Amino acid sequence: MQLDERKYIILQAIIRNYLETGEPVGSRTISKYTDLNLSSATIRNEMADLEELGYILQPHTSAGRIPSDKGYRLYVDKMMEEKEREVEEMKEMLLEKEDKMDHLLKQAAKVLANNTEYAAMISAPQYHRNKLKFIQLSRVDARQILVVIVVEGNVIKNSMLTVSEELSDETLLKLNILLNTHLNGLSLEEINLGMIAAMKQQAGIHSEIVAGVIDAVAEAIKADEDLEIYTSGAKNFFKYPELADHERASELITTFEEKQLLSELVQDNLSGDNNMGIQVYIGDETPVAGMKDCSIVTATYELDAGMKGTIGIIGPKRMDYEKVVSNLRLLKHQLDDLYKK
Amino acid sequence: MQLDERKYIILQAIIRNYLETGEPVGSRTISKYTDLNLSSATIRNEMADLEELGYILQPHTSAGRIPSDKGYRLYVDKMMEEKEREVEEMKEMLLEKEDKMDHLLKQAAKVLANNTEYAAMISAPQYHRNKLKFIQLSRVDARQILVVIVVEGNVIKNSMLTVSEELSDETLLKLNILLNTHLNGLSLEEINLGMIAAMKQQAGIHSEIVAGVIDAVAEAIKADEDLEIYTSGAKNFFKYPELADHERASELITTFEEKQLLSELVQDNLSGDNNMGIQVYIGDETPVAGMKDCSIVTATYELDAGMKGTIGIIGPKRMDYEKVVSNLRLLKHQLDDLYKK
DNA sequence: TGTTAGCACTCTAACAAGTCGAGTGCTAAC
DNA sequence: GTTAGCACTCGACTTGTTAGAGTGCTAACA
Repeated sequence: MQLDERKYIILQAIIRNYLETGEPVGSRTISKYTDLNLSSATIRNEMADLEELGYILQPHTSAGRIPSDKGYRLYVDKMMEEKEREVEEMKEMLLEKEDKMDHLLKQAAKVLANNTEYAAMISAPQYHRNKLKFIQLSRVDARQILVVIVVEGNVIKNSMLTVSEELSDETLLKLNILLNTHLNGLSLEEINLGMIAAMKQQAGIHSEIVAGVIDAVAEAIKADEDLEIYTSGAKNFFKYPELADHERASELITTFEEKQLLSELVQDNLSGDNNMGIQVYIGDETPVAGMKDCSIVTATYELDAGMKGTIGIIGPKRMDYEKVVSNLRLLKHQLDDLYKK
Repeated sequence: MQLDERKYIILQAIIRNYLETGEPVGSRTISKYTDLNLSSATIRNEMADLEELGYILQPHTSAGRIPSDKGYRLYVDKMMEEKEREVEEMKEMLLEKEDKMDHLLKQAAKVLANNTEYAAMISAPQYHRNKLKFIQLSRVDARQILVVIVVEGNVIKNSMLTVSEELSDETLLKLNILLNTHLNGLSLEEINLGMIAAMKQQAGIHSEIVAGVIDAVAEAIKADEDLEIYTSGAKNFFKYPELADHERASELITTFEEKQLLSELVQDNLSGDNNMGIQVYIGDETPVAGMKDCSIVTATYELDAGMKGTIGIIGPKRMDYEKVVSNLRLLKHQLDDLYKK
């Protein structure tokens, strides 16, 4: 059996209707809803076929049909038309450029959640070609050295080092020069054992400090471990009965709270190449365990060269994909543009 | 009517029983539960009195009694005996000293939530007599100056300053000395306009930079605005039917997610003097709107001199106060001790 | 006067039975 | 290939019934 033109139209009508109402769709509804001028009986026959083909299913006999995951997939891939509405509101809200990154991202998540009425997440941008730009040692106390590390993109990391011997200003200056000459402009991969050995040798009796600094640098550059994820709109799960029973809600809320569990989304998104950076996961497709009953839509944004992050919307499978995609796309562009200026 | 000895014992038995079972307590249960050797009929008379006095109430006629807020309050103030159990588990979990503060706190919240089966929050410590310890300007790019500020307690803040003129090493050194001589050891209140003017004058044509640094310092010292709060165990709300209906759960989850809404707790706790730093809010007493159906127990911890934070547990009014208090007290002491070593 | 047994009463939770309506699948006619 | 018609199914809702827990009140008792 084939998915001919008419079946396609009927399927589309079923999905559209279900997305709007959230109720199983009956044959009579479709008979009126479409321009096909077919009786409900004919529609019923077609629906039986569509069910056999796996695009729709019946929650129980004598109920209407709802889309299956396969049906949603077809809808998202082929049937969806993007909407250009609901755009103004967001523009205003985000245009004020927050000076603190975390505030900006929290704000973005909130706006997205409020706008779409689904749950939203956003990951802080991660660097992917982290290079050292600048290292500085300063004495704070007699035995405490402050290590300041600046990496590409002007991200600053600090670390406090306690040393066993008191260091003179002169020694400190020498160490500063030593470290900067050897390490500036290098990425983590490029710093090898030979180089470290050479530096330790040149540092002589202060090799202990060099080792400490190297540790701090390693810590600072590898950002992956400390992936920051901001979320908003957890309460929206309650708006959709199919997600709101205790068990499911509890699982969703937990996953959403333990933000680390969402990192799969970020990994997945940053690596894959896809349609303009928008990725749709339906039901079982999602990489996040505990969200099998949801759909997730993600987008990748890029604040500055190489600084990529992920935005995501999590909602029921019957989410308004068109609205979600256009919202995500808009936010993505706003973020992309924000720091280009 | 007075709350005599017998009424007191009966009330205590009612509350104890209700905390254990979560079910309204009937007269027959109490008749067997206590050593008073009274018939259920007598208990019924006493219960009617206790109801009149406002300590207990009936969900509906022909149901048993449950404690009122006033009843809980009496219980917490007078009847409760602290338990010393459930202590070992936690000791192990926290003893490994995390080097990163935020990890430590997240971990603490998680342990607390798991241990108690209620929702937990913890606020990052706030400084209350923030003094400058060290300032350093470094040139990163031709026109970019990195400002590193170390305040008491070795908290480090950074700020990037873009300048309109290129600065020589010598100028930078001079500015460093100027800033440190004037500002070290001072708190925000002690830095006044006169001092700033004097510094600007000494800086001559570089007064613009001094102004920028002062801004950065002000930003770094006032920590209040950016109160960090970590939460865990939101799913535990679902374990208690009286909190788990859609409306209430949705409200609780929202409040818990918008951590700013919990800051009332922190304010309240840090200012008040109270029983060993443990504070119990029952029902309507809570300062957090949207948690009127809960009880909240908080404690204040002090990491280092002046670095105070708040730990809190949020659960149903029929929470196991004894367990919660001993858990909080334990964690408080662990945190208090942690950085003393 | 305080305590208790007894009893009628109330209210909820749980179950069973019945009804309604939406929607289906199938068949026969067009 | 399409449609009208019809018997059937199933969930949602309503109603009635019952069982059980618990109460308040009264009258008797120590």
